[in-house]
Amino acid sequence: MVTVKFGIIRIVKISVENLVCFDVHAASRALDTVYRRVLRELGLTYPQYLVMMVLWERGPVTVKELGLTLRLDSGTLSPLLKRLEAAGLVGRERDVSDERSVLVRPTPEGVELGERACDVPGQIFEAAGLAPSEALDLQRTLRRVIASLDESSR
Amino acid sequence: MVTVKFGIIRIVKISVENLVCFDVHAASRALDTVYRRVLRELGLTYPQYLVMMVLWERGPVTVKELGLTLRLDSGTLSPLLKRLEAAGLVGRERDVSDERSVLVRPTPEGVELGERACDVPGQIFEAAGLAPSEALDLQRTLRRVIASLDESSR
DNA sequence: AACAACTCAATTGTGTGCAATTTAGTTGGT
DNA sequence: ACCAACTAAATTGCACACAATTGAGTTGTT
Repeated sequence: MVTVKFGIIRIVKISVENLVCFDVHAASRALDTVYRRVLRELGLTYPQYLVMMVLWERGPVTVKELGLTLRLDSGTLSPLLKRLEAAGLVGRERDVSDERSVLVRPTPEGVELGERACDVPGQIFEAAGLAPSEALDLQRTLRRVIASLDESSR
Repeated sequence: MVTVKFGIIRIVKISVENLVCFDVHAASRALDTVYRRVLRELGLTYPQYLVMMVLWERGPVTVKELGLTLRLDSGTLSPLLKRLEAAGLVGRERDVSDERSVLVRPTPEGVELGERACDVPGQIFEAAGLAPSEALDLQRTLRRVIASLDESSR
């Protein structure tokens, strides 16, 4: 047990495993492992799958919009998109109306992959073993945490 | 919205932002950002902080034990420990009773750092903005999810 | 029209994270 | 005692993730 100060007053002892953040981190990695197995046959990583989901849903989007949606910056997205492009799943071209922006669009192969990927969310959901209402609760809580963390690092 | 199959029967439409796993992933990264700010003055990254917490709590441990506690493998821990060693915070030596194992122990500087780090969990907890009971609920849920995911990837 | 301030992507550098392999050391069965 | 099976760490290779910087393009103000 490690001695820890909470606020000004309370002194408690805590161990690594009791940090909520540790479980968030561990859950994220455990999800990643399951995704890796499920996405293996599609040839996608989890972040690549998230990008493709945005494209399947919205069609062509800018890198900027991808970043806002997925909370990722260009340092992550640029090389990731380069790999998706090399895999023949997306195309990239400068936006003619604003040459700073790059439009990312799914290729026909990319669209076709979306049809083969339609049972991925179900498989993950099943592996997570949560009832739908529990999943909703979890999601609500996490979103509040994210908003609060964002606020504190503004 | 992307069409998705859940189980055999139900067909629903879902968008990226509605995947619980997306929020888990996003929360993990948001936590990382706040940790980065808080740990900056201590010169630690979040995973390095987790390792140091185990050492502050238990004293010398093997790499194996670190890995089991933090759910990390040697591929992650070896270079991380090398950096902690280079920073003068830990020492590494072969276990004399089993030359395969490596014992990691905090140096005096490492121990001293632990005293300066005692308000980190409180700062993170506050930034997350959860009531203690909510944090406990979240933790319980996440642990069930982790166990279920582990089970499914066995 | 000029130019400073801003915006968007890409790049660079560092640090995880994990699969797969390698190397060194241990153990159990014969 | 031997050797196969096992175990622990380290290494290799790949893919995020983000801070900081760079370079190209746009906008607003004067």
